[in-house]
Amino acid sequence: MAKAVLTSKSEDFPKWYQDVVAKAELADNGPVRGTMVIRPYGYAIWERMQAELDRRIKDAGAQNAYFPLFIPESYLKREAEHVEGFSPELAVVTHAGGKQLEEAVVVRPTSETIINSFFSKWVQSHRDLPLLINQWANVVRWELRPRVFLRTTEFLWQEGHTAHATQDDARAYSLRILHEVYEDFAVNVMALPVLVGRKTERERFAGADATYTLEGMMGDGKALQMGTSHELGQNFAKAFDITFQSTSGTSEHAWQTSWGVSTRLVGALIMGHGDDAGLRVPPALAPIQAVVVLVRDEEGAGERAAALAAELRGAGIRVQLDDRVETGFGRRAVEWELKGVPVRIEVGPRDLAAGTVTLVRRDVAAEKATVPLDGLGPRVVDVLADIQAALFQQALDRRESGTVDAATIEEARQAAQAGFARVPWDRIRDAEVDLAADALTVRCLQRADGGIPDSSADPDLTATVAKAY
RNA sequence: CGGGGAGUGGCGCAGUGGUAGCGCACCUGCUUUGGGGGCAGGCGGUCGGGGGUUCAAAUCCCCCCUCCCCGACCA
Repeated sequence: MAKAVLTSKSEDFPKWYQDVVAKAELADNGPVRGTMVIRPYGYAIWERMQAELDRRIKDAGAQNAYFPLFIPESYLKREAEHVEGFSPELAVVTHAGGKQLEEAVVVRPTSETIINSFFSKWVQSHRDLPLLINQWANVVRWELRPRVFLRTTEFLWQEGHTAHATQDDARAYSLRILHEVYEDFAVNVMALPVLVGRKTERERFAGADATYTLEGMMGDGKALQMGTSHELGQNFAKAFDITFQSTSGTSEHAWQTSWGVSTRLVGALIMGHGDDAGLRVPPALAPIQAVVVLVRDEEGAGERAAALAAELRGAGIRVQLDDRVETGFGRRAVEWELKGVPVRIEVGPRDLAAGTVTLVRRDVAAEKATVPLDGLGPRVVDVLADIQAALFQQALDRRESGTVDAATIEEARQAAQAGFARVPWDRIRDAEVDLAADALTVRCLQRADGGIPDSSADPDLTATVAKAY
């Protein structure tokens, strides 16, 4: 086993998180409070997230486009609730080109306003609908309490914005994105179970009629909102005059959605799967799925290791060859563990003489297996699938053992100190503000069958209460 | 913005008024390589910033800034 190279999770979870970020070389803090530098390995993980999400977004029919970083301040003010929600965290540019600007511009905190001002131009007829647009961009929200990846002043995300002819169509699309893009990605790529539900009025997005959410449980029992999808109703359509002529010739306001996930997901990855040896990246997400570590370059081991890496690549595996034999073996082993590479294959003269390699899985504590060289490609493919399933199961077990059914607000308060409390919504709906005094929030509302409520006023809903990031 | 902690080399820390140090990392060489190896020799710091007290300040005083933890706002 490696010597303790990180603060342990149980000893000091926030410190452990920062240690992982630093030692896995994911990110550094930027010079301006709340900003971060995403380092190559951290960015490679984000690029994998982007690729998987982008494919699903396009499968859902949306097209990518790009809108400006700078938004006229007046645009924000057009939707009353929206501006009220965002004005505390706006970065406003008042001077540029050496002069004071006549109208200040804000750095986008989200792009509803500027995108909808163009939707207003582009949407004339019901034939222009649905209009399904996605943007990959950076946004800025001046945060009071930043934490790398989880809450940074500037972050990267995708934001989808759509316009539909009917409320039903808009609602169906926001739920489609929630399930087919976000939930599918969380479960099948990130290997993280998520509670999918509806936000309470208090937690709803500023300017939305309804906000849907995915909530994950992190390693310390706290909740993390991993993505949101909003039904915007006609709020922005009215504020930005997005109207279309219907089949019957009447003029109607469009119905809209918006939805996003961000670099916060990298934080979810760390806190959802990490252990005392560092990060653990699920194979479906991992930029490096297997690393071939050359122990010593003797008796042709170097060539064999390179050939093996090529063979594994041929089997469709994302492979890196580590032949830095001038660096001690232990150091390199620790490095790959910190970075959470799912499978490590150690190759040295001793193995090759026996026609084997040493295979180490990252999902179980330092357990080595000696496996034959022959058929290694298919074998690693199988192991990767096993690891993907095992990581999901571990995360699911942790969430289930950390979730308690509570009958009263007091029980909920107790249970939510270190996990999730599921409590009948009727028992606590009037006490949401009181919970906030204990740093507890209602993360989401779900129907008894786990489905998504049509309204927070529906009967027999279950509220999940937890501390949250 | 409230409460708490901390800023000294890349990282982690010691240093209560008198020549800025240690561990790790880094560089060079040799040796080693199957879990952060060993030996030897090196590089690297306006002690967060500004002002003040003093013969003399990392150290005492004042102001400011930043970071971390616990809250209020939030993806």
